[in-house]
Amino acid sequence: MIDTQDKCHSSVEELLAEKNQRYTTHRKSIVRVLFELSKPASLSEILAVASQRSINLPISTAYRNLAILEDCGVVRRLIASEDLGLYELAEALTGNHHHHLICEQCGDVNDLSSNSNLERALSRAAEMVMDQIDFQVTGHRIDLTGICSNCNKVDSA
Amino acid sequence: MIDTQDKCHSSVEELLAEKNQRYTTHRKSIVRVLFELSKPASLSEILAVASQRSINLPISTAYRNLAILEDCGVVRRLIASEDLGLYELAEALTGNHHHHLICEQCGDVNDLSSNSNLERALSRAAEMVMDQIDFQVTGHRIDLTGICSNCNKVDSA
DNA sequence: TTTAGTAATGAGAACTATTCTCATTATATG
DNA sequence: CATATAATGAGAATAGTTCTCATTACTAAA
Ligand SMILES: [Mn+2]
Ligand SMILES: [Mn+2]
Ligand SMILES: [Zn+2]
Ligand SMILES: [Zn+2]
Repeated sequence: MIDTQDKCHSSVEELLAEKNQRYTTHRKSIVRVLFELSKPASLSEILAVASQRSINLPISTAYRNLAILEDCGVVRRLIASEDLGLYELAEALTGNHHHHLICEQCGDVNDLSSNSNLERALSRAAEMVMDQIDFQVTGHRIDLTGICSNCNKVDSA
Repeated sequence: MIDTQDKCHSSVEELLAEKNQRYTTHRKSIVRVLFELSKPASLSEILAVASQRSINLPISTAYRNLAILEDCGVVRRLIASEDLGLYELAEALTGNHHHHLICEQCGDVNDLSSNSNLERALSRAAEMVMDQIDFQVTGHRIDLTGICSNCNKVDSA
């Protein structure tokens, strides 16, 4: 499990090299932002953080690089929000298998580390599926939905 | 658990009535298509089936009615496909709690009934979340991802 | 059965996140 | 340095979805 940003960057560099991609300044900025946020972020959030640091990151470049990073296994694009792509560092990169907490009110998404209980129940379910119907399970996605602490405060106020 | 289409329609009628919505012909057509497909369908799939039955269902009307049906708890809009909304009858209506099998190759989505093992592991995970962080879990979503039977055939051919 | 009043419809415009295009710029390599 | 290739960035294009608004269909009261 990658814990320092330096290790992260060198791993990314390798992953990109495997596909003959350069680890450019823009791409480093994106990875740095995602590493530091350590939660799924939309494109505009990524741009906002970059902007705070006086990094000019054009929209088209950001999208293109996120797609390339995804293709190289550095970034994962989540399907969690109704109408917005959310990006995070890929599990293959961080070594941190996890699921997500999604607030139904504000749409905020946060990581949630898994537990062996759950993972065991899931593998059993996957085995049953592969036995009973002809579907080859290779992964899973779990979201717990509800109301986040922020929205809870606002509601009770 | 609703098993016949008649029961389904009368439940829908009640749900709509609660919000002073009429159960129009278009809305019935949509519910009928979703009931019979019994798998998540995109707007164009819904329109295609309707069209086969010589039902003219304009795009804007279909979208509007799907949104209203969702608001009344009749329809659920899934977040499963990258760039397409998928619709199915809501669990509250059918009484059939289930998860989804998603083919990573062709994007096809199918229902998968859950099992008590998995649901128990999930409730425990939800309790831990509510204990440890201030997030109120009210639901969950599980997708098993992999390769469907169709894509498996094509690949090995 | 009229008659308002309200809800639903449908064609097309508008919106918006994302992707594409292509001319320019940066980088790597011999 | 010279050349080839990759990356960039501004803006156009795309596409799923929502919005607008004039028309039509219901509903419920008179
Ligand atoms: Mn997981
Ligand atoms: Mn479930
Ligand atoms: Zn929230
Ligand atoms: Zn498939």
